[in-house]
Amino acid sequence: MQARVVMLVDFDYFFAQCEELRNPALKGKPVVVGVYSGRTSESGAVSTANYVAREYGVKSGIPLHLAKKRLKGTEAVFLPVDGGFYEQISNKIMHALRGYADSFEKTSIDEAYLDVTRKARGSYKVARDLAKKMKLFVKKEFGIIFSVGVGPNKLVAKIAADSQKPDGLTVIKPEQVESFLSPLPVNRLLGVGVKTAAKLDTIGIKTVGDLARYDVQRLMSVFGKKLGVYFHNSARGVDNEPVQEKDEVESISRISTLKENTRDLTVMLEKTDQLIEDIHKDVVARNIKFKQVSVIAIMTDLSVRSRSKTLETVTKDAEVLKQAVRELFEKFLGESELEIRRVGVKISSFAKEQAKQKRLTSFFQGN
DNA sequence: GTATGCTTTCGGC
DNA sequence: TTACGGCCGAAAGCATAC
Repeated sequence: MQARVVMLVDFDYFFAQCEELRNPALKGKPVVVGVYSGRTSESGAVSTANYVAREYGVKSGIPLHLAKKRLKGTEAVFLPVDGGFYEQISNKIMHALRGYADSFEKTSIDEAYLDVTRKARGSYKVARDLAKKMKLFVKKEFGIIFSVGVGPNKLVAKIAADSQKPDGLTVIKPEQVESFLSPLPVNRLLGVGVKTAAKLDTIGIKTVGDLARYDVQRLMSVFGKKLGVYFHNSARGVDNEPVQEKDEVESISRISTLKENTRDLTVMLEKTDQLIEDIHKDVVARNIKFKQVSVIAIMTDLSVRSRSKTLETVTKDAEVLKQAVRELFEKFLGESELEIRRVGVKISSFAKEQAKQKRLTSFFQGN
């Protein structure tokens, strides 16, 4: 099989970079883009911060209050997330990037894989030049910088991109894969979380190199055949996952912070009705049906709980969704004592709406 | 014994 | 002194099927 050349493009500190683009006077100052929950004027969390802000220990996920404290005395600028604006910019850049690839796979608003095997004629030198060209073009045309990882597959490209940013370009040729991956901790591999890393640790495996050298039969006896083989391959930088457009998202969710903590079902359902309306718009726009419904509750102590149910049949009906959400929260309230701070609704297990029998029946069905 | 599917939790950004 | 979003896919844990 022909060796592939795969790139991972990752837009640097994307939301904050978009804000710098809109207002260049922000450059050089700490920029913090946050989600304001509306509870108090400053209640919320950091979504993204630029690298100036990161110098002060301000990063994704920390409370806005804490960010403000860490940036006291600086010219820091705090801005609310403007998702629509970032999406417009992302869409334009993604469209441009597609042109550089044989096949393209957008994985999020700020990340995409490009298979450039043919465009680079299988050469890593050509691929590097292509990446440089891409970076220059996007910077000139859209004013946005990003980091690129190049490797023989998605796994290596992703880890390469992470290893140098912002504005990085890291190329790992096939013959460099082993020495590149070998010293990294095992949790850098996709599929290795905290639990798996701990389990690997008990058999003396800490680095990707340790894992690569471990006997595959033993690995299979510990993790089962499928996972064992998967880990064995990953550690050796072997990954045959194709770069291909994903047709649809796997889940759609909305979550929101309540004005006050509560255990009052009516209050919670009032909020989830708004979320459901929003989700339903998305369902109609995407022309999909869903089979799985989940509710999410974030408790006073910020712990996260969820409950879900699988419907008898797929549906696109908002009323069915409302009823399922009511049932799930009723059940949940019976199982826990803490007050609830935030509530969320999620749908998943999608099926495409059949294009067939499109005419009279669906037209007159009313939904 | 392993695969598969469902449910809940975790973690990155 | 504390402070705390929204969204997604991955990971983990378990039950059941094969």
